[in-house]
Amino acid sequence: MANRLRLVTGSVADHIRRCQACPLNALCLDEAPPGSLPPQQPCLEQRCVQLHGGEHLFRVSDTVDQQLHILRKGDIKLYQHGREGGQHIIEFLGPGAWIGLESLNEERRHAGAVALTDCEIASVPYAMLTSLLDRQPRSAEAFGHLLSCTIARHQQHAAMLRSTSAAQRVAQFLLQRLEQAHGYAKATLPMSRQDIADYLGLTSSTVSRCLSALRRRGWLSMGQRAFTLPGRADVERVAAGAPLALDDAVTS
Amino acid sequence: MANRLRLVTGSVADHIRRCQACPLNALCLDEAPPGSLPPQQPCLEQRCVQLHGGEHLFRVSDTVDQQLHILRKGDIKLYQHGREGGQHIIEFLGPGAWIGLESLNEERRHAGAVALTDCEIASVPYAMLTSLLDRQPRSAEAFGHLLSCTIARHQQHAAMLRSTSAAQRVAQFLLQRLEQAHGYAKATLPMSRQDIADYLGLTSSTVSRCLSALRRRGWLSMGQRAFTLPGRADVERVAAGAPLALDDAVTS
DNA sequence: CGACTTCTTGAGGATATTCAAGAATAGTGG
DNA sequence: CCACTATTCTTGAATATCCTCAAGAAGTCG
Repeated sequence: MANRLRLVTGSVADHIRRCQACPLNALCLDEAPPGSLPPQQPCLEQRCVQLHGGEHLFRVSDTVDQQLHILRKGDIKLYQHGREGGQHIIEFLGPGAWIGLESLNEERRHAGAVALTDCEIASVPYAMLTSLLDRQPRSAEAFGHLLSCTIARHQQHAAMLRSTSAAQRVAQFLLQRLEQAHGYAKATLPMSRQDIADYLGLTSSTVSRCLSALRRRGWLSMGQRAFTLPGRADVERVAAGAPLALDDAVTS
Repeated sequence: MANRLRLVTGSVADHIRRCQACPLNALCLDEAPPGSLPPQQPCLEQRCVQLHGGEHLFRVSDTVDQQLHILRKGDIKLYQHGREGGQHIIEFLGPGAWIGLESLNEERRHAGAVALTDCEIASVPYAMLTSLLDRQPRSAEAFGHLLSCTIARHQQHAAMLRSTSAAQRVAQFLLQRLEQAHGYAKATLPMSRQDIADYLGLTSSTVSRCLSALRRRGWLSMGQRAFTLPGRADVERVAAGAPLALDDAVTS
């Protein structure tokens, strides 16, 4: 088994054509001749799992099943058991995200993964991935980059948790959601308030209060699940530390 | 440049003899015949850096210098700039820790590294490491494990930041320090109270108060830099969420 | 030994939590 | 399609916790 990963020094070029249907399309970096169409047939067979909202992909202490997963549709939350029964949310994952990077060399999962909405998940056995990484050095670069980004995301999360103000954390969370739905002005909140609270180190009451305060000011507009930020500049000010009275009436 | 990393599925055996003087001794996993002495001469030339307390190994936005570092002696803190001038401590690193894993595929550092005490740091160029990883599949396994552990450590840190009570966080921090000085009942606090506070998302005043409260109860004994936990069981209870009055006199 | 920084501790005030009850939503079965 | 139940969400008031500001103590370094 020649499963190897390239240790990369530079950044990854992303001007390369990718096959659309491939679960590894973020990694499968065969250079196509300029002007040609991307290959239509996937270079790897695609094994998909369907998950309904509330179902587990895996649980804490499950044995790792020698596969990585890629979220094609839907939303997943990664969690750990906190003390006192509560659960700590590690991360919310959306379409395109990789699942299982944190358990690469572990025997058992130290996190659980639950579907928040109906999901479509592509599974890639380690063996398949590593053979790709062997064939294509650029893919290996991209994979290394993926691991680095995961660490960076955790550091960003930690920074959010240290923001003293609750309003600050909630504002940062909303902006993060928007950013992940890149380019769009609209993002979704498929998770419960309790989940958001566990993610931000707050209580669901406080999250609710902060959201209400932003709504009262007209800076946040929420539908059933989706939201937009009409006052994005203001929300960014709050995220940067501007004070936000929670139980106050609108003044300006 | 054939720099590759083995993607590993199992756990890493650690019954293997290692050469003592090698900066890569945690990775250099040549199997020695049972009963033979570990090789005395390092398999890689060793370039060491000496750092005095307060000196930087690298700063935020420095270009990554194509090297990894291994802390042989001393303590280092990894930090990022927070908003409003404060700095967020990412991690405290002690002897044996690897530095720079988070910047593997980055052009510029997104964290700074400062010596807390006088340090001795071994530097390993990527090229040297990767040639080792090519030669020894077991080393590549170990390296993959290292990356996985880094992610796990960040998740643990995030869990600590979500602990609601200040006393809880401080207690967890003390226990973590003890654990890292594995086996010993004594650990050190080479960092300032402000650093601890930035690491835990508190203020230095609160950290001080919590430490005083633990000392008053006789559960914590502090010298200049080192400390022990005579009431370790009690401290563990606090870390798990047991209440701890900060400004209270000792009752029991 | 003296100047500097860091640490400790106090009092007051701001902020998030707790507890609780009512409103909105989702899910179920008729 | 609608009613009914269960869950989640919002909001209020009171409390506890942590932060701010500040001054004195202890430690560090030349």
